[in-house]
Amino acid sequence: MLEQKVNRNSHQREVILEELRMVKSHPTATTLYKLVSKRLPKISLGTIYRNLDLLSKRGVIQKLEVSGSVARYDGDTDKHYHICCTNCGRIDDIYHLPEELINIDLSKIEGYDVKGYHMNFYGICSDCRENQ
Amino acid sequence: MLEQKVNRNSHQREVILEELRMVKSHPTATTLYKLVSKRLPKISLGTIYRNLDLLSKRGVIQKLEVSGSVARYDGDTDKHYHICCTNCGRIDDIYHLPEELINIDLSKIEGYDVKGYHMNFYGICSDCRENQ
DNA sequence: GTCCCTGCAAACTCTTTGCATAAAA
DNA sequence: TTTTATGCAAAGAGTTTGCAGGGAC
Repeated sequence: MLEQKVNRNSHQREVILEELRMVKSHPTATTLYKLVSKRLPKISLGTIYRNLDLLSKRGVIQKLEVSGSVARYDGDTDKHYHICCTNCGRIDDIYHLPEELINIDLSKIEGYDVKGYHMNFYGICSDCRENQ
Repeated sequence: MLEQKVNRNSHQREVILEELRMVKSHPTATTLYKLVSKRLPKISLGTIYRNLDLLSKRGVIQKLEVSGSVARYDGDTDKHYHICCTNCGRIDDIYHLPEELINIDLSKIEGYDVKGYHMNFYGICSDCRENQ
């Protein structure tokens, strides 16, 4: 995972990146704002959004390509998939997937110059299965 | 494709459904609102949203599971995939996909009771390739 | 007549942006 | 000193909702 240099090394940006990398929960901007606020009580939501945008555009972090009204972010840029619990909304990582998925022949889709695909799984997480 | 009965047969709902089924463009609520307005000039956006929500909850139409800030709807509920042009934003249907994709072994994802997955392709459409 | 649905407008949520100030280099 | 980034607050976009009146059955 190569680290790209960002323009200026603001303290806020460092803390945002640290906190995002510290959690495995693919937080929303607001959730991350609450986490960061514990260390930087004066930070604003706007700064969170501006930095998440900047960092994801530079490939330092990842903005998840999932449907839904709220954007979610991931500090892990290694290739992996996500699975979302349709009951509680939590999102977990999937690192290992059946091999055949990785080698899809994208040339067969007519008209388009296909660049790639986004794939997300959904189901019921173990916590939700137990609590009912 | 079984048609489910909806509560009351309002004229607005019928027209919304007709117009949605008439286009292949996976419109947003606002786009559909403009289409429907030609036939029902007094209809409101709220009615569009309420009916799209009702119809998709009943499986009569489909709310697309694509990332992005605007919801898109599809009058075709047959199993198919979508490909989105990253340049102009248009969304096209994909009906034929390599066979191996259809038979993914979902049991291998730990912890979850996996119900399914959403998959969306992206690339450059032929129109955009020509116009540059 | 009953109850669902509509049009309208206001409210809400998430995100972006303008501006004056503060911080990095 | 120069330029970028921040905090704040207001604005924007998309969507939802409360309410009174209208339409389906």
